[in-house]
Amino acid sequence: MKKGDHLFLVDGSGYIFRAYHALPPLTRKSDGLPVGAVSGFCNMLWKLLSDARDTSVGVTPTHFAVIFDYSSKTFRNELYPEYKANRSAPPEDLVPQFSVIREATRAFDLPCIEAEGFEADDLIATYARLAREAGAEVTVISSDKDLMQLVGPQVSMYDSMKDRQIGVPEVIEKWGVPPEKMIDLQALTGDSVDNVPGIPGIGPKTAAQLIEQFGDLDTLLARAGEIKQNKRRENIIEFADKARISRELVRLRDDVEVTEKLEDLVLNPLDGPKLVAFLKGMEFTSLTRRVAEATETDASNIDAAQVAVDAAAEMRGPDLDPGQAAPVGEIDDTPQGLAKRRAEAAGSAKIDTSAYETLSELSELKAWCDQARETGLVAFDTETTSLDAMQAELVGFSLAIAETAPDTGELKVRACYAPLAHTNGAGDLLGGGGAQPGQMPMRAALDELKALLEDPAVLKVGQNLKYDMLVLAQHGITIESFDDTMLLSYVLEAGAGGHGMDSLSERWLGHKTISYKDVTGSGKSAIPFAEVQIDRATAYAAEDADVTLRLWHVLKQRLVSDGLASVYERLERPLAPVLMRMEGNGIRVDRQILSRLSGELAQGAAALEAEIQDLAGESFNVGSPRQLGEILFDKMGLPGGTKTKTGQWSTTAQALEDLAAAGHELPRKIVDWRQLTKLKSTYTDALPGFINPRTQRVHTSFAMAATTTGRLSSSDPNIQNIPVRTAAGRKIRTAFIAEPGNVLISADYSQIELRVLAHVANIPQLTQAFADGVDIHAMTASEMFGVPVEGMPSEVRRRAKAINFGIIYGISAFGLANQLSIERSEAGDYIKKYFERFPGIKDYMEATKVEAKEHGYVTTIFGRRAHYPEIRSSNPQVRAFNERAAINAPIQGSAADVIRRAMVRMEPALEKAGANARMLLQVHDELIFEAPEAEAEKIIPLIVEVMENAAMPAVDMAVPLKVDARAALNWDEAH
DNA sequence: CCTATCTCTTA
DNA sequence: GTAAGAGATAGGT
Repeated sequence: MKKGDHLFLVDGSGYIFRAYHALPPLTRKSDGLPVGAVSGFCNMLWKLLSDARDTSVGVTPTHFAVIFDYSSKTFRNELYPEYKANRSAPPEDLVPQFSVIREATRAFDLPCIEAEGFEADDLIATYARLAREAGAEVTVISSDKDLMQLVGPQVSMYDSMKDRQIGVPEVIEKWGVPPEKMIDLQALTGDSVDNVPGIPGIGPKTAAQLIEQFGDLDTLLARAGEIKQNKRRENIIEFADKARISRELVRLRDDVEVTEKLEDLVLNPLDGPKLVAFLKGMEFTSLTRRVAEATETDASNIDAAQVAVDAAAEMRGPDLDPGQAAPVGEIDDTPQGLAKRRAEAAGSAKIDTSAYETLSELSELKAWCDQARETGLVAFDTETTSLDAMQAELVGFSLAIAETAPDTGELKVRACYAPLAHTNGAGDLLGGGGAQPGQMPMRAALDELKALLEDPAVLKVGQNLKYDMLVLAQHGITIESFDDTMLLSYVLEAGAGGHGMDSLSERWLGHKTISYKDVTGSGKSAIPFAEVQIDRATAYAAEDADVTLRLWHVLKQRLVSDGLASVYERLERPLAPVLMRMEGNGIRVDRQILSRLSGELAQGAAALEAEIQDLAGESFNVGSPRQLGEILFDKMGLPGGTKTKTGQWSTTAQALEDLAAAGHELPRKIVDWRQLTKLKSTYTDALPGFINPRTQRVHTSFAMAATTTGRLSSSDPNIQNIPVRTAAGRKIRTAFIAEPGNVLISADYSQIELRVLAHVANIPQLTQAFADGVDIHAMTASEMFGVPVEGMPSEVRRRAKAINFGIIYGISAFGLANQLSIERSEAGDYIKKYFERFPGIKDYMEATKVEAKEHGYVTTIFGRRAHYPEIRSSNPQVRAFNERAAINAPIQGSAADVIRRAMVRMEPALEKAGANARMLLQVHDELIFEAPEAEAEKIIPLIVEVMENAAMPAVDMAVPLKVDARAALNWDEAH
């Protein structure tokens, strides 16, 4: 090697983990071998090599090597046994891919280097030194901060995912210190991932500032006494040795004895046939094609290489049907093959946020809309002033169109942003608030947009379109024909990760989107989106439409290949406009009632607080569990205290009730005080703030993709946890009222989850009991304890009820014992007895666990999936928790599906009956309506009928569904 | 100002 | 024992 040469060193182990996490899990080839990470690795390597060989880019490697970790045991473990001790084992489906990835590297004809006792980073450091000494340039392909210490005049890094060069200035910009100080910086901060201790309380910012101040770690440790901040000084003195050990852990060894010489790393021309054979063997159809083209190899004449057949057999999933896969080497046109190619193509696409168009003339917008009509598919996103759709003002909108949508290969996406109401910041002395130039008139633009959005022949794609629909509804625009990428992702992978656009983009496209905070700032210095400069807004907004369109291509195909289209089309997509209207309707809340209640609660709490301080003998913050625990258990010495996992005294309501039962006065008063202050702060004080000034009503927001089971959630405000159990709490419900001349109707399913359980587990006694309409808990008690239902003591029924709920929750002796305040052994006996009386339940639970472990998900009676990626965890606690959740999900989720079906059918049913009733709220098993008083009697039976028949015809349940409904002037009396 | 912890409300 | 959202405190940034 000589001056002018250029060595590329790829951090292979880093590549593997990036590839694994960037790509959808459970990608397997037809024989069952998981290959997600291999595929990602090959794509990344191929892209790197093609870019690097492209002489126009400027950097051309003459030498090249891929470096891997040898094993987890290295010399660092002798320095510090805890090093990387917190690392969990790599995911099961990744393990068999390690050896395949080394095969892949060899197939690319690249040196594949590792050394016992050393990490890849040490080898990289060693080769970098050798090359440097020979006068050559070095590029390290990695973004790992541990390697940044190597950066210097001849050595730089390259982050291939972000297409970013990392040199000395970039290191300083990111970490605040030059590369040669990175070791000292890391010694101070430590690294929780690798279990490098560092000094507690010192993060990157503080560390950089200290190094700036003292020059280096040794000087800092020697002069630590000069540091002003007490805690910081003490920590640095106390943990100085830890910092010194940390420095040795992060310092890379550049003197490893290497077997391959620099000369062995010369980059040879690619061996096309060899690589194509390997890729064919892996069934990477689209990469095979690209490589074959680039190397002018005739792929059809090359046999697929046999790779790692043993590992494949070992990891073969029982749920896979190899018969469905296409023969190796042919284009796989099954939905599965298509979905996979779409995902691969999307994952390697490059997104250029500087290529977007800003629309300032109406004619430009018209041209885009015409183009969209021609393609029949357009991604759409609005930009507004608020997250609250009911108060949001439209600021602009973005569109994205795919020029061509080929089944394979790259997607050519064009995207644009139409600013409508961008203003200059109000901080301007000369008035401010004026419109930014280059925007078309709002009215005319919206007319054009309306024509497009309401055209049923054009499919609109959005992310969380319920929000956009509600904003646009204020402008008289209704979206016809749409798909929602958030809902697609939710149907495909509920429980397997987030469904926000940022995480979807990273997961499926390997692309990190511009964050909203980057554009508007955050916290106090945040500016409204309307004040963002238009060019900056274009990059952000158009990217959202671009990404949404790419996601749609991947996810929609997966939906079909996974057989989930009907869940999406029946339970998910049609519910979005229904919820949009419910949110828009809102509910009337009586300010006076809440204000009066607040006053009463304040008085009650103040009186109790005085008594509490008196009994405690000192004044303290009653709302602080920590201070309270110290008073009760340290100062007063009350017995029976338990600690929370962080070592604090536990002061839960249950613990305080126990103390009260033992005759102590103070704990009782604390419980009462907590109830009053909770009601006041969370409900009576907070709810008036949610009354919309325009509508004078409260508009909650329903999240469609928030839970693993398929339930909705509600926020801002949450109307699904309004108190009902206590008399004091129920007063809050009296503030939820109907408009004059109207009534509220509450309709709720009776025991829906137990009915679902009876159906899915097929329990004869339960189905019979529900058919007969008997008291289900009393029946259970009678079966279990042999007590006749007539004259049954309430305590016996209470226990049976707790057990029934426990079953739904995936029962454990520990939990049941807690619930009933009995010994764990006694709870265990109850469970045993229950399973003896209802053996079908036990069978159901076991079968559900097996199903969850096999597939990684469980299914509701309507086909919705709930994923539990941690169900195979080696940690028994984590595993048990996931098992209980998996047992609960089909029950809770099927019930959630039932009410979703009812909600989708409710509006047409009401309309057909000529009713003016409006659906306002959903509380898991309850629907709240508002209707003219005169109409109530007529529509209650209709509502009940729609709800009771909601499972039909998809599922004919073995148990009837029962709904109770009632009308009143407020929610408390209607319920 | 942001985040983690604890507690409490619902189905 | 399941599923959520939210408020107050405490501790560090």
